[in-house]
Amino acid sequence: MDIKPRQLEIIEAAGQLVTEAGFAALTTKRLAERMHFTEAALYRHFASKEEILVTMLHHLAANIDERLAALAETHPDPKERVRAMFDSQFTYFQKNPQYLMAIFATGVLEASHGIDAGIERIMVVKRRHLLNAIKEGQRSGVFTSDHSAETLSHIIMGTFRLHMLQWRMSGRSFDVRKKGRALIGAALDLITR
Amino acid sequence: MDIKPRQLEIIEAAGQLVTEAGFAALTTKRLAERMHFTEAALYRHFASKEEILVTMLHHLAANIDERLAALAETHPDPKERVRAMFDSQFTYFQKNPQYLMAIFATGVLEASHGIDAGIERIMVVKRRHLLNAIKEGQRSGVFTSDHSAETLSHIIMGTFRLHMLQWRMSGRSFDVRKKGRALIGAALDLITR
DNA sequence: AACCAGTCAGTTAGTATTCACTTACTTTGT
DNA sequence: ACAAAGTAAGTGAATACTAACTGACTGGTT
Repeated sequence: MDIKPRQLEIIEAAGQLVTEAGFAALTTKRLAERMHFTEAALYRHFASKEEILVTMLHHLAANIDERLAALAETHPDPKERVRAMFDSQFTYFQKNPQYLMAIFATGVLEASHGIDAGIERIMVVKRRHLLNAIKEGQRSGVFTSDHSAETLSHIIMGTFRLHMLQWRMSGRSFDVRKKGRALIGAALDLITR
Repeated sequence: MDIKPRQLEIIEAAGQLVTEAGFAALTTKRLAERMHFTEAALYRHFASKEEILVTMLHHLAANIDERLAALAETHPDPKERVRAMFDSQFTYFQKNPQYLMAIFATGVLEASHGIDAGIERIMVVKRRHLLNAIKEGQRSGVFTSDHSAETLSHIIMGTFRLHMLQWRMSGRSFDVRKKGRALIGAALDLITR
């Protein structure tokens, strides 16, 4: 499933609309306006509005998977790898805030199964990489084994998600990387034995 | 701002619809159907659809504030109080899953300022009570002071929120109290010095 | 007891607007 | 010449909300 350049432009515009003004703001009319063409032109590139969102989520999941997999190779130390993983996320969303919606959309929307599945897949991808790092850290003794890797992952993942939510709710008015690094650092410190 | 019994019925039906099938499913038509009367009758009780949601959030915030304030008096020990606070939340949402939407709606909707403000207020209320308990625990030495109370609150709050999200995404298919107690217990364990 | 006035909570039958999407045609780049 | 990418002008369905009206009940006056 390759994405053509024009499709990517549309996807980015769609993400912008959602991030700027909420899901209800993503209409074919507004999306076409932002693309400086008519509604009908959208359907030259996508079969439906849903396909736009599903393709976006697919694209995101693949992207994230790739980035996190690369980090696993360049950062053998589990603790440093977790740090780098979230740093990578902060940098990515700072640069591409239009994709923030993919973090928060779940649980409220359920506009379609395809969208829900796409969002869940992103969560699963992240969770898998984080869980691997935590397990390695437990094996090498750097992280506590008083609690399961799943539990520790959950705590770190929850910390990350709430941070992103607060950043978004504040209108992205603070330095998400700086504060994020401090939070993830604190969480890592707590699970370090 | 007192809520009449009939208004409460409508609010609960609205929450049900959102929790069952997402925000898009909350239409005046469907809401009226669930209430077994016509759309027009809705407007005998609320001025607008937005007012229904805003009133719901107001009601919830007041309810939560009351419950958490009561717990502060019956549970002087900070650690036990935090446990009781979240236990109270789990029990409440297990009993009233129609209000789950109030936890997740933020960040995606922004259908109106009133709704966003209502959701934020609920977060602020919870945060205030949790922060108090954590600060007390730090003062009495039961919680670590290696990190700020704000940071520790954030980590616990994030753990809670992700747990609720997963419960919701799973179709509420597991025991949210049991698993929730374990997670909050683990988080409390990590911040206990 | 009987009437009157007002309110509460519902009804039927609409309104204008917006939605995602379609059809038939035209322009543009190679 | 041809395919890709655009346009104009619509479609039916759904949306939140309104207008006008109705029956049941309530409290006060005679």
